Amino acid sequence: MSLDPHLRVATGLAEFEARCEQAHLPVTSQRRAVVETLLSRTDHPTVDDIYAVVRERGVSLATTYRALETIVALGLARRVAHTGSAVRFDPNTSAHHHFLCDACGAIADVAWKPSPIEPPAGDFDVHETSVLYRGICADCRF
Amino acid sequence: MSLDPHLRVATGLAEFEARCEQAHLPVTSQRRAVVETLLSRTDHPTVDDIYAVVRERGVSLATTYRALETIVALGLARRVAHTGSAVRFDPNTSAHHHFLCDACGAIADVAWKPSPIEPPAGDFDVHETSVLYRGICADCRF
DNA sequence: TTAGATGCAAAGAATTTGCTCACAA
DNA sequence: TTGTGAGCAAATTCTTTGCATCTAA
Repeated sequence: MSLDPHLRVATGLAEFEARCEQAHLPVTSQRRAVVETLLSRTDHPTVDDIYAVVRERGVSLATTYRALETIVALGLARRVAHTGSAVRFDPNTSAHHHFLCDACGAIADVAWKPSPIEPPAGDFDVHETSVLYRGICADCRF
Repeated sequence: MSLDPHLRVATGLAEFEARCEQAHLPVTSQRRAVVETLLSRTDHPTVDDIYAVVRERGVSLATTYRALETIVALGLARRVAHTGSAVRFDPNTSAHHHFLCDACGAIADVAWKPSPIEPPAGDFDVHETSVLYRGICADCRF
């Protein structure tokens, strides 16, 4: 999914507004600001990362939290919370995995491998399988 | 690794004391209490879970945090924080994956499959690969 | 003896919540 | 209008830290 960022944000925003209407949720300027900011990024921002941007549009921290929650509930983004640090949000909802750099904490998307992981042997219904790779990214390896 | 719990705790504790000696760290009664408690469990307890037990042996919360940190540093347990909520600790240091129940939050060990996961295509050094399965466990499915 | 651990309480960081006012539909 | 969202600040939850004291080696 290497779309032109402008287009990605525009289509994502339209999708968001459509889903809000479906769910009878008002489309507020604050929610629009949060959605646009999240969609414009591929670096899995934290709430504070998003807030640093949208506060300039007059959005409060609490509203940033609530808007992100709404966005996840509508299926336009996912939480990715790996190491007990702050929660991060990923607007890429297609199947993929993550690489976490142990040095700088950056999270990168990793292409999904269809040749997949066998479901576990235990007695449970698996809905989702995700793989986390940890190591050192190119920027931190010198 | 389906050892008799008694034996598992005993050998783990001996291992812990050996590593403390190597690292020139004193073996205190508090550390022993935390190690024994952690080793006795397979349910990936949180700090509070451990503290609820060791406080009766006079161990403070801060010390529980510090002891768990030490135990991880010595390689006798791992942090597993897939949930984004409280950190959990896993005394099983052999290669394995986890299943997370989305209903009750329980974490179960899943046997390691030697076959599957190809390293990602991107430009990074991968040190560790972990798979997280999410879904509903047997107890929550009725 | 002495480096390092412990307890306590205060400090921090991340996140949630109560309540009143404002606004999208 | 009217149900929901937004802002603000206080409250929670989880975790770390400073400091005086204690203890394993």
